[in-house]
Amino acid sequence: MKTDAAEANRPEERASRRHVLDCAARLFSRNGYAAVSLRGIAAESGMKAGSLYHHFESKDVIVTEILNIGVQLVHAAVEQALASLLADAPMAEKLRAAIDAHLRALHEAGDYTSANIRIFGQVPPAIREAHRGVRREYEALWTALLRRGISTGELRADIRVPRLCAFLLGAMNSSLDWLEPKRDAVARTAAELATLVLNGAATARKA
Amino acid sequence: MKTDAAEANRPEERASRRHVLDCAARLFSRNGYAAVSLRGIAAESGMKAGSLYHHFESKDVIVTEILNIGVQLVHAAVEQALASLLADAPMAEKLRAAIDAHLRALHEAGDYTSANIRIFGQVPPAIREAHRGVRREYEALWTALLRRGISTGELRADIRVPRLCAFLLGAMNSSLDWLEPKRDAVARTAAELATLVLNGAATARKA
DNA sequence: GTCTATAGGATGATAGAC
DNA sequence: GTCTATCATCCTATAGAC
Repeated sequence: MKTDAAEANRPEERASRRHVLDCAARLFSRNGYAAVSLRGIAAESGMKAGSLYHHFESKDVIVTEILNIGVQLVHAAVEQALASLLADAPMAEKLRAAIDAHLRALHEAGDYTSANIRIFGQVPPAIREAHRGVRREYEALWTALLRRGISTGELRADIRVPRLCAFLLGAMNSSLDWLEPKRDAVARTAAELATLVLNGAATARKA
Repeated sequence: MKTDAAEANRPEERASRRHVLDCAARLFSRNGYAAVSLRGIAAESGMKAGSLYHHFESKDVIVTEILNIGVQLVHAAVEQALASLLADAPMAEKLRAAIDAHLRALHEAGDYTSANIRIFGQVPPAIREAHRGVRREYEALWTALLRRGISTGELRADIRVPRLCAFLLGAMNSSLDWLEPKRDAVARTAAELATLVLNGAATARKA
């Protein structure tokens, strides 16, 4: 994103590069990391395997780029969803909006984000390590949201924010394995998860 | 499990088989599915690759067996944890015990269960499909527990049990990516998740 | 039951023609 | 910028000696 100006000088190479990434992201999100070969990516892009090396210097570069874009997309989506609310909107509303944006990015907004969740645990450790920074930035968005909830008194102060954040992201990301995104299933699931996280599933409050 | 009697006649072959599975499970849980080759499994087991085919007819058989054992172990652990409680114990106690048993199986009880969670999404679709039945049986344990909570009035009746089950398993299984199992971290995390699921994170109850 | 040797194929990457 | 051809390496699986 920060190198837009430099790369805009070569619009055709950018377009071609992006086309290959689009195809690769689609394959990765559907078949996982190991099942996608350079020959497969080339075929999906309408090229031969050797031609890919004019755009990317290795398979690792392709994978890393897809991982980064995937997180950046969901990051931007959640950020925008929160920005569209009033700053002092109730936590319940913010949480529902953020969860909704995350799930929507995962299930409806293209292949980069779903590819990221699917293959992150499958890529070689070196690639995973190089990508960790981008993930941490996204997690910081969530921890900031939750910490703000504590400071306004809407969330309990005894909650360990990183833990709650991990529970939330784990539950949301696992939805790739069980949620079929038809009709308003995503929105409904987001509402259910937000309610669960805020109010719990019990009928009566303990403390 | 149901073929114990038949296989007990050949204890040495069983032992050798199990030794290979132990080694393979360890490798799978640490490195993922694609990164583990038959040569690697053989080396870890103190053999050469060709020798494996005296014990297993293909790599798929090894993987399938490890997947099944992984779920059976956590299934048995959670079942036993619930059985050690009184039948009319409060839901909070049951849930905490079940979550604790699941997390403990994942982080402390060997490599089969963690291998299962790690590689399930990476194996070829045919293997995954063949393994689904075992997973469904385990999920049934959780849905039964939650449904009972609704019927006793401890859980809200408007909750969709399969969804709550998916959230829970998703959150727990994701802990492989972020929980370091030192000291009493697992027990503490189990307690936090149980509290969250029951009471939520909000300070005041909405409805 | 374990070994060596190898078949048969797929993979990531490179070289050079066009 | 794309192609063909190829290298070197890895893989699963098999065959047969010991």
